[in-house]
Amino acid sequence: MDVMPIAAGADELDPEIAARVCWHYFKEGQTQEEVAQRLGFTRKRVNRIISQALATGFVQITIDSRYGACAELEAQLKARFGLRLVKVVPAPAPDIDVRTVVGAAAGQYISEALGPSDTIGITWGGTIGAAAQNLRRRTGGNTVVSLIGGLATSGPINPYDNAAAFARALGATCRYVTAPMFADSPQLRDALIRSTPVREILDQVRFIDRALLSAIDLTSHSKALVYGAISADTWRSLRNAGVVGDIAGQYLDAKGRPVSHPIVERVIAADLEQLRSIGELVLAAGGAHKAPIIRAGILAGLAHVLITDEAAAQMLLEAD
Amino acid sequence: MDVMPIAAGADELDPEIAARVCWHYFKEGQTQEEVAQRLGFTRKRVNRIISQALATGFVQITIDSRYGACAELEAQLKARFGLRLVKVVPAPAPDIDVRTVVGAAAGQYISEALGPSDTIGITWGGTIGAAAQNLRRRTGGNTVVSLIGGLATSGPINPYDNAAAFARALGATCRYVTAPMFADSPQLRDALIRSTPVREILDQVRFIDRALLSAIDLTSHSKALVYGAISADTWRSLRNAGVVGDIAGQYLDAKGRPVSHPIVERVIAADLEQLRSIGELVLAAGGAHKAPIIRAGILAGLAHVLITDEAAAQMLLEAD
DNA sequence: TCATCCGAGGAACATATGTTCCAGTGCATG
DNA sequence: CATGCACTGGAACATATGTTCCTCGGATGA
Repeated sequence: MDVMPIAAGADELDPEIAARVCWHYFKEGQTQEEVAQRLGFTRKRVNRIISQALATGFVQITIDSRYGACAELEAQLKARFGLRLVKVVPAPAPDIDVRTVVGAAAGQYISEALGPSDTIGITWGGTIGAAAQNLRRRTGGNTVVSLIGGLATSGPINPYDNAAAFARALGATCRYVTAPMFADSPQLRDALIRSTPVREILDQVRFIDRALLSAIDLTSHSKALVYGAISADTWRSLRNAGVVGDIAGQYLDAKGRPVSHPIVERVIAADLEQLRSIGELVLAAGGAHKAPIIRAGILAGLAHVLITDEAAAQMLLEAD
Repeated sequence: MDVMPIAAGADELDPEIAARVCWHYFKEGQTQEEVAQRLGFTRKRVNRIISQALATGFVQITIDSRYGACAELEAQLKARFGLRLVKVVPAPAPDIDVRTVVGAAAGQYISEALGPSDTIGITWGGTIGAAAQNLRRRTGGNTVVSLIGGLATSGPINPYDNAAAFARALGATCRYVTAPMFADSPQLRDALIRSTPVREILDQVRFIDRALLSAIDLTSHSKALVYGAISADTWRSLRNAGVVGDIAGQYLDAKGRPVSHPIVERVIAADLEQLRSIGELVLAAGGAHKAPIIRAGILAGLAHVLITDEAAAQMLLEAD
């Protein structure tokens, strides 16, 4: 199993063939060799189809969600921060991206919690992309709303890509904020927010049943920096202003208070009040470096449900 | 993967340990050896836990249900018999029990279709047991109702065991028909059906949202015979009366008409009218030998949704 | 206390799996 | 028509997995 490509490319496999191969392999328990002979393929081809099916989420592996590997931490966090539900997954091995595993847990949770005709809001980042891959495939009924403006370059963390992946997995219709994540100026931002297409989407936020939020940290590990979502200058400036990260475009300090900063004036996203009016806010983020922004998000009232990993969970409980 | 034990024994594994092992193995993609080292277990132990987790349904593998390996057959059956939905799975290799694979498909379908507080009625047989193992685990909310009286000896096809397995997987409350499948006499049957506990259950049938029915055939392959659910004499006598099998205690001829026969007077189960009043009847049965009773069930109005395998599907389409 | 039984660990092995390297083939492009 | 390019098949190999057989230690019961 590969780890790097959080959102696999558009490597399409013929669903009917893939379904048959996977059925024989996973459900009947035949070997790849047997499957190959039965269908007249080479073993290599069967092997490739199976790998791809796993990588793209065509085939999913689900662990009984009623039992957690870290039940103790979950209970402590729930009590400590007054959360409705907490899922803590084991900290991954060093060479594995924590976003993949936390995203997997988030995808599974959303699959279980999302009603057949619910509307879900999502943000951006690798965790959200990984969640999309772990959504149980379904047909029709749902609506996906992207809560924040897009980035210009496509990629595994872009809001547009994430929203599209979500919608595709759910067979949902999708609404995008047709504006950049950061406008060039506060004036342009205001103009865009008032413009018809953006206003219409943001007005939809109050109809959202549930939102899956991720946390963007501003530590030196920040993937936003790596992927160029924000510039190094902006990063420094935000840190100097006491910002520990952002959640759905809300830039927060360590106590969870919104910080006043030029960039905040340029963000195109749902505002704090709109977010807080959503019935269930699910915050999914893991890794020790995310602990400060997770804490800030909880304090800001942006998390009813927390999905994280052991490392972040321990930091959250310790650093008091 | 083993095939014989349709309903695995009560081999309990510590859910917390199992969750952790399976998480590392399936979600992080580490090898069993690595997992063992990380947790201080032997590789053998990790291997055992993983095998058990798969066998008991603690870990489940799901194939995107929007695509079927046998889409063509599904479309034909749907049109030919006017069904709402048809799922056809590939015919299993000769050494694999068809009930396991059809049951797997049935479990997946039910998991997807069952609302969070729905009541589901079920019957008995290996297919139902296999379905129970493939239900997505959830908590609370549902109610399972057994639609037919029980067998005295516990086992993978017994209505009680099946209902209990279903309820356990769903975290559901369960209602049993506290009476045998066959009363000793028509008089005793009538008395039992009028008795409080049985009457109360059967009255519940009209509150059932959905029922998962299996088909019991009377061919020489009949598992009912193998497991001793019916005697060889009864089997012969039913066949001579033109019975091709039964669905939820309804003994039908090849045209789907209820057959008059002494045993029918002794069956303790929901009656035909009650069954037909259920909003969605899902009939799950596979194997060429089941084709006659499946057809009879459809003709009798006992299937809105059909889940079967290629072999039965082809028989159903051919034999006209 | 001792014999016995059961379950877990260890070693070893036969398979199954995933990957790499290379060659051929068909398709698109210049 | 020639040239690559991308993909598939084949062979070979290094790992990973599942299983068997044996041993050990601890619990059970006479």
